[in-house]
Amino acid sequence: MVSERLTLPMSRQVITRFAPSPTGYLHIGGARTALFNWLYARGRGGKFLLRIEDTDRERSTPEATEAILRGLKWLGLDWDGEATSQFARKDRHAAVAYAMLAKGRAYKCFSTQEEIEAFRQAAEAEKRSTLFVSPWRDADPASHPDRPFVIRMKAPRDGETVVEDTVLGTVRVANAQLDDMVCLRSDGTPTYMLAVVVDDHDMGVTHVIRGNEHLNNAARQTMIYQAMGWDVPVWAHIPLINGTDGKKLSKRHGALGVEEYQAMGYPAAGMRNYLTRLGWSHGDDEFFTSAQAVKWFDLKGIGRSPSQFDFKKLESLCGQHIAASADAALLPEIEAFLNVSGRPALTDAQRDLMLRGLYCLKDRAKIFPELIDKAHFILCSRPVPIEEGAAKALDTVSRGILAELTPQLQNVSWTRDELEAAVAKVAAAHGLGLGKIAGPLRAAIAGRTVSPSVFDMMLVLGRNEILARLSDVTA
RNA sequence: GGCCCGUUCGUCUAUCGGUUAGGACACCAGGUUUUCAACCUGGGAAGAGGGGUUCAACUCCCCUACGGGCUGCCA
Repeated sequence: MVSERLTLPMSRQVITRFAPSPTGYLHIGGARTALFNWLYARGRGGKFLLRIEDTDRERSTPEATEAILRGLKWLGLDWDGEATSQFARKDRHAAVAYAMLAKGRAYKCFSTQEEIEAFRQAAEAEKRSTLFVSPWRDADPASHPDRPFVIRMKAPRDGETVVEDTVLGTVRVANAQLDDMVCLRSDGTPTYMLAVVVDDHDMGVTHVIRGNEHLNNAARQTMIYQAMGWDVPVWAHIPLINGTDGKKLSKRHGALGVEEYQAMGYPAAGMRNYLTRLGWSHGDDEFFTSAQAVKWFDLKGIGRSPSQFDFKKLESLCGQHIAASADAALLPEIEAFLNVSGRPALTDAQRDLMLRGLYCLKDRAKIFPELIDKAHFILCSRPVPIEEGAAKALDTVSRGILAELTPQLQNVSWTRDELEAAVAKVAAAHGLGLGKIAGPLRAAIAGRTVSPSVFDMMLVLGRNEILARLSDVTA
């Protein structure tokens, strides 16, 4: 249940954000988190911000940042303003750490890594809590040594911290379970825990929609908000996406960068639809456009349990989106796919034929490689290379019949019905069914058996091309 | 180990105490068909287990099991 106090004044604009750490590509879980934030902001006239959490200098790379931006762009998730670098704001973070120090809500801790490690080992051996208890928490500043220190939050020891989560409800965490987290490292840089809070506050973020793995962090972060006297944002922790075996996502089942999905030929619209539907629902609606998603999306529709990635369903949705796309919009997407997947680009002639053939191609393909495969009659070179199975089909009916068909085709006007009638006439003259002729005809036109209907292919290619291809075979 | 979260067909999910537990993907069977596909019809398929509360529980509470997360000077 959503508590009353989660409701913000109407006047306050919704501001959401996506805050990935640039240590790798944009994976599927991150993409969905970004999508949810985007949908929520866009559906409410709010803002969707992008912040790169690059405070971990060791692991952050500019390449990863680029990959994440490309992934978001491909998915059509546009953010407002410039993407901000968290690291660039480190002075502000440090200032807040010192402000907490001044307020008596934080303290300097001079414990070394070794001391902390020793503490933990001892604690484990004695089966005590391994949460570090710093001896410096209440130390007299006069006793402070002259050596590097970190600034730790002086977390309350008693009571509990409550996280009012829109998805999970009220979550209570005993303060005894939370330690004095480090806010400022000994090198003066902020930790994630401090930086997120400061940035979210400074950027005016009203709704924090993020992965469930941050639920416990929300309690820790709440302490910082409270120490600084800032308003706590609305939390919405969304369940994680698991792999197809229900276990953690791994390479084998979906832990790929979203760019790899593009390279595999999934259209962005289908991907968006699938990801939106994974962990969120709007009644029984399965197939919808982005506009509908923006309109329907709300936090109430988010589920509480983790979900598994299902390529079959993704494909099914993608197929529907390809079929529903306007030909003119589909063509550039196909060309982008050809490009990222390292396939040859379309020639001008092929592009023209592709545009004309899309009407009969898009209903038959779930993903782009399949569409390309079915477009073989457009893309193949002449003379048309006949594959084994197709050659067998040609042998079933003599090439003579096809030769006989050639003049017939010269006399028909190019409507589908007349084409079909002309071929049927020849078939009947030989006591054969239409199918017996259509198969070999298809082989002659496309060189293979997997293609749209012969008549569709003939309409797309045009009379001259068909006659030429037939003569290639019958010559 | 401690704490937190989760658990409806194989999968994604609907259900906000009273339903023959619905839909979609996948699967199976049949039909249609100029191949593949598409399409049409039909079918099998679920409330983790155990206790409560209630006239009534998938829905509320507790326990157990299982899965996940946090427990870092990572994010």
